[in-house]
Amino acid sequence: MAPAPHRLTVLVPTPAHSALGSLLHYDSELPLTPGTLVRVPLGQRELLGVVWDDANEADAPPDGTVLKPIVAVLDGVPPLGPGWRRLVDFTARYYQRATGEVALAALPPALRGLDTTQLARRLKRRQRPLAPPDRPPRAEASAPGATPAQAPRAEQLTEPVAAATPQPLTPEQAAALADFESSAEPALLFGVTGSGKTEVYLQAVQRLLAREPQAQALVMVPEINLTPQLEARFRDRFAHHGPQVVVSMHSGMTGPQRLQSWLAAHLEEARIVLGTRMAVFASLPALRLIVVDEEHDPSYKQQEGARYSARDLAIYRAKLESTSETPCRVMLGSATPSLETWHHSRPAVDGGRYRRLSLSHRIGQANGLAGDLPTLRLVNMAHQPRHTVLSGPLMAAIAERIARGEQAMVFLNRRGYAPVLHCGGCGWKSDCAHCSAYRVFHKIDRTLRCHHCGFTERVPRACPVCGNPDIAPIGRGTEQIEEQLGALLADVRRPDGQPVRVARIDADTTRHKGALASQLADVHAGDVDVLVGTQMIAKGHDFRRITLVAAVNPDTALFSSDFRAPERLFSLLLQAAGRAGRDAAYLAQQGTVSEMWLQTHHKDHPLYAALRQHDYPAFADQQLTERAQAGLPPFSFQALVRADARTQQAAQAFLTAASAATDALPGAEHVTRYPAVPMTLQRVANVERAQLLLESPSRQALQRFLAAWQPVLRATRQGPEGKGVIRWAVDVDPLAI
DNA sequence: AGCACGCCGACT
DNA sequence: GTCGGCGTGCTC
Repeated sequence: MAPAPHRLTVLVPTPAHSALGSLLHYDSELPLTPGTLVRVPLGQRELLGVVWDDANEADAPPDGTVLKPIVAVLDGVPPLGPGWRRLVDFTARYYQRATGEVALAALPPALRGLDTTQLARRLKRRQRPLAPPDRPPRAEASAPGATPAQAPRAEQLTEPVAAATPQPLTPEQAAALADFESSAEPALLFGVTGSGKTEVYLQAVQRLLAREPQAQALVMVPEINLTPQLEARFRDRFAHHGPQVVVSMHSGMTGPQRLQSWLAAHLEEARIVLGTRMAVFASLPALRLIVVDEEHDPSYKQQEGARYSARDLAIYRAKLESTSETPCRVMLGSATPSLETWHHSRPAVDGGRYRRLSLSHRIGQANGLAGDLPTLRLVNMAHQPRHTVLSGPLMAAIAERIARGEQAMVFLNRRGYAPVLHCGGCGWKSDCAHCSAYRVFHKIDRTLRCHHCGFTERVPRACPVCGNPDIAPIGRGTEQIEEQLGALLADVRRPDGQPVRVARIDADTTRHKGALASQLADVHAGDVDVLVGTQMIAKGHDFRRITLVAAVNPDTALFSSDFRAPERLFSLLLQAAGRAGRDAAYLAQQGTVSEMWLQTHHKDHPLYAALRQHDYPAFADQQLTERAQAGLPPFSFQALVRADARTQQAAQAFLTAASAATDALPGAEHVTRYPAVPMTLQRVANVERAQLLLESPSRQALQRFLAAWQPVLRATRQGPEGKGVIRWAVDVDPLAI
């Protein structure tokens, strides 16, 4: 047989740290353009691969390698475009992972298993829904304002559905949008909760599609929970573009659903992709606009595999996809931007790379005075009896609200009944046998549960060490708050004379699919007077009748060793405050104002002072001053190397050995290497964890250093110092240290 | 990471 | 005698 005439460079999903690179070479009868999906043999396996741009000499196969022919070409799918390929290249390089791993993780998993004939069948089948011969048109498309079946719609209670007719923008919104479109720079839409950021996103997309009907937009949200609401709103607005205009991408979807959405975007049938962080890798050949809602949210950082920041990649991707004639714009939205983003949007500072657009007025308010936002009430817990969980003043305020038919929301970021059980006799605590953490007491099913490894046992009747029957919970969780609220409000009556109803929403009550939606519906329906929950209820959901929000124990985050803790606390509390009094008409009708209550031992803390004024800029500027003085991000760049091993000693020995051999590496003179230390949570599921921090004033120097260090780390892992190491990974721009 | 090959212990 | 444990090594 004649030798195959074409040698292809193909990207395959080789493991992250194997000696084998991910650019391999294969023979092909036909020349294939980069981006083409192929199936190739690797050892005894057959894998999905992507034809890649020609590699440089360094990536050539070793002499004497006999190239195997590719098995098949998935020619039903058009090749992935250069924008997508460059995004994958960049992600792999920046986050120190194999390119093949990044590329294949960015494709829908269902694509991996399909051969050519299966794929052809799938592609043929999906033609049908576009021209249904026997199916009536979609109900929600024909009846404006009809509610899609899946989820109760939060915003329906606060505003009529606008269908295809947008509501007029306020002057502020209109100015922000005009400013956004006047420039190609990334923009930060800094808008207080309730100021109508979503409407700005909607109209930015709308105006894009009016100018360029074939353009595509990517809209990202931090959590799956927030997609149904936003999806409904986008579908209503864009229903006239056809059934496939809006598609979703998030990990809650089944394999076939994800493939369907991916193909709709890749084949340019979908105009809008709405999704969580993974959506940043969607193939969007005509991408012209990226929106990152709640850009400060830590969920945008992937925490395993390639630890990318979808927000940062969105900025990079927009730049990649831009040409001088057709810019791809990017808008980051938040009421409490990340300090990185805030810094970049400071006009006076050298940063100044983002345009800052401000929305300072809540929609529906006569003016933008801070009085329209919830009033902050601080309860000084030093003046309360010891061990008070819910203070008298707070309970009185809640009771008063309920008596008027209003609702209250109580936050505590800790589920279960109590974080630890303790024996007063011998000092035993409910440690987890497998983790360096306590097991949490769940009273509801009488269990002790480790929230890290899942290890669960029934609560012992007596201390397992000394037999003392007097074992007591320490601290509090949402279950306990729920119980106490029930007891303290037992004598309070609603206006209809009924007793008070308390409900709890946290990861334990929403384990089943649809549970969150149905519980939220109960709150909307007024079946609940007091809602208790973790931060799950702080985000996104708008409740018309909630006029009081309380944080039971926010102080713990004030003195955390994590330098980002204040930023997160401020954001969470302001977001929580935003749940109260979203409906100005309701407040006026009730003749009341909304309130945010905090129970604290530090009522004069500057963070609470800034919160009282709803003054994020003051808080951010103060934090940035501290960060600049301490040389912390965004004034420096960080990376972590993490190691998991059987023993703490082995984990640290590996990091220390790898760190010792770095002085001569490029960039080393600009990179500070700290000693290896145990992680805060040192042991999880019997695995010991250690980490080593790198810091540099120069992103480039850190990047160069990390790239050069990679082979050293791999060699160390193979050598005697790597004994006992289970895995290691680099985390660039880590969120927690 | 898979998946081979390979060399030792207890089963129908 | 074989089935199967997981230790080492290779994959264009």
